[in-house]
Amino acid sequence: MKQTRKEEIVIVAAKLFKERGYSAVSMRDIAQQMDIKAASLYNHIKGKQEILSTLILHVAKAFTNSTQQITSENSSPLTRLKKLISVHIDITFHNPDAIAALNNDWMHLDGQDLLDFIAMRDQYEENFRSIIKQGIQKQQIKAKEPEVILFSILSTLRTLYLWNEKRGKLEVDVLKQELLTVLISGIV
Amino acid sequence: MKQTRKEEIVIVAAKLFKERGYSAVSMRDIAQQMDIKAASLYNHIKGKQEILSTLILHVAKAFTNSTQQITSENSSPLTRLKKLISVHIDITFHNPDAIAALNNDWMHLDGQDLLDFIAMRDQYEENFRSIIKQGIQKQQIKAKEPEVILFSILSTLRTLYLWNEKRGKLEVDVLKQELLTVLISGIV
DNA sequence: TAGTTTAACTAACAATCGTTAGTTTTGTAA
DNA sequence: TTACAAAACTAACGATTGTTAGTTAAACTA
Repeated sequence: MKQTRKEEIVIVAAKLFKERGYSAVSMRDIAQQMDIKAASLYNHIKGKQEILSTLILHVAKAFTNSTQQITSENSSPLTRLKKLISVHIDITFHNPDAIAALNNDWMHLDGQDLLDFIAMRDQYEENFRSIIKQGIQKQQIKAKEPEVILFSILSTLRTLYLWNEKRGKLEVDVLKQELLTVLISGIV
Repeated sequence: MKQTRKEEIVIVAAKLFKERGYSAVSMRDIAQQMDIKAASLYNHIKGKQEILSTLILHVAKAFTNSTQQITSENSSPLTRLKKLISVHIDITFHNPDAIAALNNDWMHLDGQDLLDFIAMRDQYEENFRSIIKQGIQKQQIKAKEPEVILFSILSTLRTLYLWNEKRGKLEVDVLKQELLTVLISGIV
């Protein structure tokens, strides 16, 4: 799985975007990090915008695909909710830098890319919401306000990328299990 | 409570920072939003950096003050944890734009401001951690990994500012109660 | 009303931005 | 070794950035 020069650029840029944000990173910054000049980047990419959209839309599609599949399963709402959380954790730890951009810099997408992203994001959220509502209806979930549950779970999952360095010795599987417990069963 | 021109600038800037991020907002953008020219801003502020640090350090201090007080109370860990969460919600809904900047643009602080912010942030987190650990020790909290609990609660609280518009008809007190339930007791 | 402060203005600066054009070097295949 | 493609380079562009200097208009104070 050798990566192309374009992929290298996207990976390097992602790290910088994560640290400083899209707007605060210049093409010269990215180039310097690769030991080349800014103009050379344009042999491989169309422009700064293309780096961002490649980065974000790629993981956005990963989320959409997995989620779509789980949502249409036949298992119980709670089972599907757990799977949704589990998959989100997997994707996050596999692309932490891209997800930082997705979270923090999506508003700098433009044109059709921005519209596509928002559509995927809304659908992802709607899938989550639908499962939670089904869970409440089947009395597998007891809280009254689906929006509060949705918000609480999504907040935790979305911020998970920040935990990649910090989590230390905690293995992904242990973290996943512990997080599922906390999110589903509470802490008391 | 009439606000000075400087405060007006900070408020207007905060809204723009929230939408696009600090680096993507120019002094001319801020000025235009106030129907004046960019150079006129400098009659009231030293520069763009001062807007950001005023904005962020002000709420950071608010968090530090309330949290410090609650942490040193004599009540049970779980009571203190609930108070901490409650205060965080109050401060958030009172300054949603400033908190957006605190969350997303703190890394653009410079010099002593940056050091001060990081110190306050670390201490805030440490206060939270300490209470959670006490709760586990006294068996009021049952989960094994304090870091996972800390992370989950803080993630939800930190993202709360996004919920200001979205929360719709949900009253702050209702939201607070519901969120406390979800975070503490889980959803099943 | 005269004097003074406050807050706006115009004009411009040096630096940096994303990007393009044209050229040279590097690496590969015949 | 020659030919060609890939990927680097230098140089520069127009636009935009944060900010300063100097000036003018408006609003309070004596």
